[in-house]
Formats: sequence, structure tokens, C-alpha cells
Amino acid sequence: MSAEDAAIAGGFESLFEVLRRLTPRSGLSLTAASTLWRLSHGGPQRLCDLHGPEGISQPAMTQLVTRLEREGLAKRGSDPADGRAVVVSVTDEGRAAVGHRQEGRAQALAGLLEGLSEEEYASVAAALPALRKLVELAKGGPTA
Amino acid sequence: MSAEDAAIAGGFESLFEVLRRLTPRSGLSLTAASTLWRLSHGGPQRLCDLHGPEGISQPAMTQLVTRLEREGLAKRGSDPADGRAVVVSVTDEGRAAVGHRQEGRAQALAGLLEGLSEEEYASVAAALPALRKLVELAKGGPTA
DNA sequence: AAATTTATATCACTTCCTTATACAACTAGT
DNA sequence: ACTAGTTGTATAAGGAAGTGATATAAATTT
Repeated sequence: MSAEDAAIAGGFESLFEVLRRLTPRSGLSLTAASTLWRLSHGGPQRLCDLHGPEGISQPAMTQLVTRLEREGLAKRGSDPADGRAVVVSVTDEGRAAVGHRQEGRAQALAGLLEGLSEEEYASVAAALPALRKLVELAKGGPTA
Repeated sequence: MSAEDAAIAGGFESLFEVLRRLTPRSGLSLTAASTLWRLSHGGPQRLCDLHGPEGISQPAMTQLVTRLEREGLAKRGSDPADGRAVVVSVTDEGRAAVGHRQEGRAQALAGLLEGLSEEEYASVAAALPALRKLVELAKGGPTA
């Protein structure tokens, strides 16, 4: 690992802390938000397909879905192909909740971006494709 | 907020998810790691000075310090200037724990960075100063 | 000296996670 | 067709991690 790798890692570590604080602690938990986002974009999914990618256990996801259902953010349905399976879908309210949350974060970030010079801003924009590549690489799996 | 702002926000949102998963869920919680890091770099601090920047309540920090102390990662001391105050310091073990955690994340990130082209890598490196500026701006407060 | 403020611990509670387990539906093997 | 094995989900018990309310003592202000 090079010194430049280490510098990037350090920079990302600090950035992570900043991004983490963009959202008030009240409201959706990280896992709840991520799950609702996943359902919003990927469509209804089985409970057993949700817990793995979120990195939590099946019973934890069962409980989370129960809470989300109670709050009207998601709902349970059945799978005609398998009588055991629960298919979870996001409600309009849940979709809105994730949308508002993301919007708030984007607004807060936009506020920060205003403090950058044109050059600095351009360098962030120029790095976007690379950041997106990192995201793809991370999804690919074994590299990470 | 411009389209480019939105694109950057979206990219950062995805990046955040990736960075979040660089650390196994077991081990230190986000707040515990952040607190230990803060003590490692900023030196011993009063309990009442720790909970605000971490964004949690005083009783939550009291409990966290109790847990960290139980695990040998931090210890309580007294403040000669104020009989009520508890001064929290990190132990060598706690310092090592944060160090290992950060190292693991850096290694994982370095693995991802290897998947970038030279151009992509350079664009990330070039954006580092701007990212650092964002971090500073966020610390400054009212902007965010 | 009394009143007010501050620092911390404790309480009762919820959320969010873990492992273990129970039960039923499904699949594979005979 | 029947049995054994596997899979999907719920539930139980417990700990971590957070909340607001409260109690107590030390410190500061009036």
C-alpha cells in the first residue's frame, strides 16, 4: 500500500465521518434507510434476500420489517411460488421517507460544496466517475 | 442546487454505503470507534466534552465509556480542577483497536483502488484537497 | 448562605442487533 | 407415496446502543 493510498484512505475516513453526520440521528437507521432504498429501486423482495446484502441476520431483518410495517413504510406480502416466503415491498410513505432523507443530505452537501473554489469543485466532479467505479468494484465482491 | 451538485450527492451517497461496509459489523460501533479515535488524537477529555461532538446524549456516552472501560479500551480518571468531572482516556489496547480497524479499512480500500485506471486513480488523488476542504467546512459548523 | 447551574450516574424504555430454536413448506432421495 | 433433509420465517432471550427523565453532588452565581 503506497503513501498515496494511505492518504486517500485517510481522506475518505474523514469524509465518511462528515457524510455520516449529514443525517440527523433521529429518523431512519442506516439499515432501515438502506433497506427501503433497496426496495424502492429493486422492487419487492423476499425477506431472505434482504438480510444478506444489508449484512444483518435474518431475525434482525424480520424484526426490522415488522417495525417498518408498523410505521407504514413497508408491507409484507406472500409469494405464490413459495408458501413460506414473505415478500416485502415499500409503501408510498416509505418511498417518500427515503426520498426526503436523501434530499436533506443532498441539500446539506450542496451547502458544503458552496464553500469550495471553482477548481476544488471541478476536481470533485472530475473524480466522480472514479468514485462510481469504486462503488462498482465494491459490489463485485471479492476485491473488498 | 444544480444538476452537478445532485450528481455529486448521489455519488457520495453510494460511496458512503461502500465505506460503511468496509468494516465488519462486529467489533467497535461507529460511535465507539469515533470516540476512541477522538481520545487517541485529542488526548484525554471530559465525558461532558465527548458526547456533543459524537452527537449522542450524555447518558449514552456515560454508558459507552462504561462499556469501553469494561473492555479495557478506555479508562476513567478524575479532574483535579473539578470534583464532578470524569476524564476519559484511551488505553494502549484501545489505541491499538482503533489503529487495526483503520488499517483494515485502508487495506480494503487499497484493494478497491487497484481496480482503477491510472487516470481514475489520479482524479481521486487530485480531489483529495477538495475533500479535505469539505471536511474542514463541515467542522466549521453553520454551513452544514 | 442560598439559589442556580453543571457533571455524572442511574432508571425505564425503545431500537437494533446476535444466536438458538420451533414450525411449516419445500425439495430431494428412495 | 413416503421419508429425510433443507429452507424461510417467526419467536425467544440477551446485549449493545441509543433516548428523556431524574437524582445527587460539586461548582458557580447571586
